Amino acid sequence: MPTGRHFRGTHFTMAYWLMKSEPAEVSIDDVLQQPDRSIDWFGVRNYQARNYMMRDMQVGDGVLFYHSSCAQPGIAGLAEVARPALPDETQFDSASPYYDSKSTRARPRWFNVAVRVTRKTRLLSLAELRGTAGLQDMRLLARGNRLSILPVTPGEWKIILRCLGDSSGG
DNA sequence: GCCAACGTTGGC
DNA sequence: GCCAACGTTGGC
Repeated sequence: MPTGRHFRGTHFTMAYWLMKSEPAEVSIDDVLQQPDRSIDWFGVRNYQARNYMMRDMQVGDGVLFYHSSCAQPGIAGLAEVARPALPDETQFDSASPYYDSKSTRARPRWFNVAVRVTRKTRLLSLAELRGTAGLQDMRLLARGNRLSILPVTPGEWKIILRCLGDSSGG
């Protein structure tokens, strides 16, 4: 059973994720300027995060686009998984900071999905997330968390959409 | 398989 | 720049 995904009748519900990007490298505005408002989520070099992309994410899953390592860390917009995982091209590029000499085309180590931004939102800051009732158990807020891709529960997703002014609840 | 050393993350 | 937390590496 994939993480965060549950059977309901004969259908799987959507799963939800939070994905961190450093805006100095790729901001939500950068993605909005891409063709189709989507980008390959390159550069992940952590096996747990990779496995979420390879095994658990499905096209259409909801994504919270999070700005990290910056002056205003927080959720910058909403996005969705736009294609299944494929090998991360940067691992083969010796000029890239993400180059991995142990990867080969025949046996790639790193995979990524593509992510399409669906809505830029106000910045929902880390501090505000910490102060929001119902989000106490968010993985993002757990002490010592460093993973760049984290599952989000349907309940957390709904609360966050409400904070962002969408009463449809997703 | 253990575990110390080392590197990275990321908020502050 | 600091530093807590955690993942990875590599000797044994």
